[in-house]
Amino acid sequence: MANLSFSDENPAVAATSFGGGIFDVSACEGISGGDSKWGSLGFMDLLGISQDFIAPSLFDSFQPPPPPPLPLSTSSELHRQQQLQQGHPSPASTVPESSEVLTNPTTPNSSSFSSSSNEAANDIHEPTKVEDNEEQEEDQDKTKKQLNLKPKKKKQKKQREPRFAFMTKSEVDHLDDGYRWRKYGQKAVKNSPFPRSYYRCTSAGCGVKKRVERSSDDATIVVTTYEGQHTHTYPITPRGTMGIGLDPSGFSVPQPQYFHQHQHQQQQWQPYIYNSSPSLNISTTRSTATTGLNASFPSFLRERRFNTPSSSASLLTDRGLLQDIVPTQMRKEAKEEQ
DNA sequence: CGACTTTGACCCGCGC
DNA sequence: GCGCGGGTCAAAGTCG
Repeated sequence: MANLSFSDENPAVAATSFGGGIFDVSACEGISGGDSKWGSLGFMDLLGISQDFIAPSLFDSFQPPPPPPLPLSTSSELHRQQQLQQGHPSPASTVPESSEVLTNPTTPNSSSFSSSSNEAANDIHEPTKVEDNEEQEEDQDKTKKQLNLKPKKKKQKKQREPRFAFMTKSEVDHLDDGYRWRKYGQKAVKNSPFPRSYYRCTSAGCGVKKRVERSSDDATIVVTTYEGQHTHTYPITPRGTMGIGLDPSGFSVPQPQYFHQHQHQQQQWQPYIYNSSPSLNISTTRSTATTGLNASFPSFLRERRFNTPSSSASLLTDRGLLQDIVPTQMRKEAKEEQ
């Protein structure tokens, strides 16, 4: 069960500013009896929330991991944080901003890779609108939709929330990331035997969504996409005994006991995250995407360093969630190349 | 009984 | 304009 084969197969990818890979949560076997509930042990528990719980920026979270990736807290990591706190951002902080970050190891140097959020950012029709109000407006639109009272005003392109996709090697589809989710839909995925599930954060006023689908290429890999940002602290009502404190910013703060308690479990994990191309046009000036990600993306992803196996490298390049992440044109180009 | 899941229907955007 | 596929709704069912 303990699979610690941290791969150096693809150092080139791992060396990018976005280290990437797959979270191997097969360790949950024997822990979880249910399909989506892991008893008192949540995903965060299993991953062992990292000590460096405050990720100064999104990009910082995706620096290439210093080998070996575990233990989580390394001297280099601490040094880097100190640098950041002192106003000396690491080189990775120049990593382009993306509200929807997904590894695409097959095209690590693709300059055409862009996030839908960037597209969305270009589609803002009401620049004066505060982002916090966007969700409300969207809700209103939905209500109008339900009442067949479509607004007569100029058709607005639906603006998507910042999104972040990652792959997890797991036996269970819905990983417990500490937040409470309500499933509101399930759809069959084209060219995939596995359905895609849609979840919404159950907290009132929190419009964060996540989609979960299993890779058709590798049934053991779960692709999860987070969308939006939580408007509340984490976690709302933990399903399990998370033992996690909260700081005012909403970042999770693992308790020391918690950490020591689960140190052994961390070593049973193979945490990877695939990230998008380093060429993503992310800028630190667009705080919403950064904070949005930080607020919505599970801290185990925000805070960890990840390695990048070459296996499964193309899992997201063909279909499914990737369709939302890779621009249509790019997909076309990829098609033509085949 | 409340919270959550399931599932068919519906809406919308996009490509042809 | 049409069809397809993704995303969402909401009623019914399930579970603790």
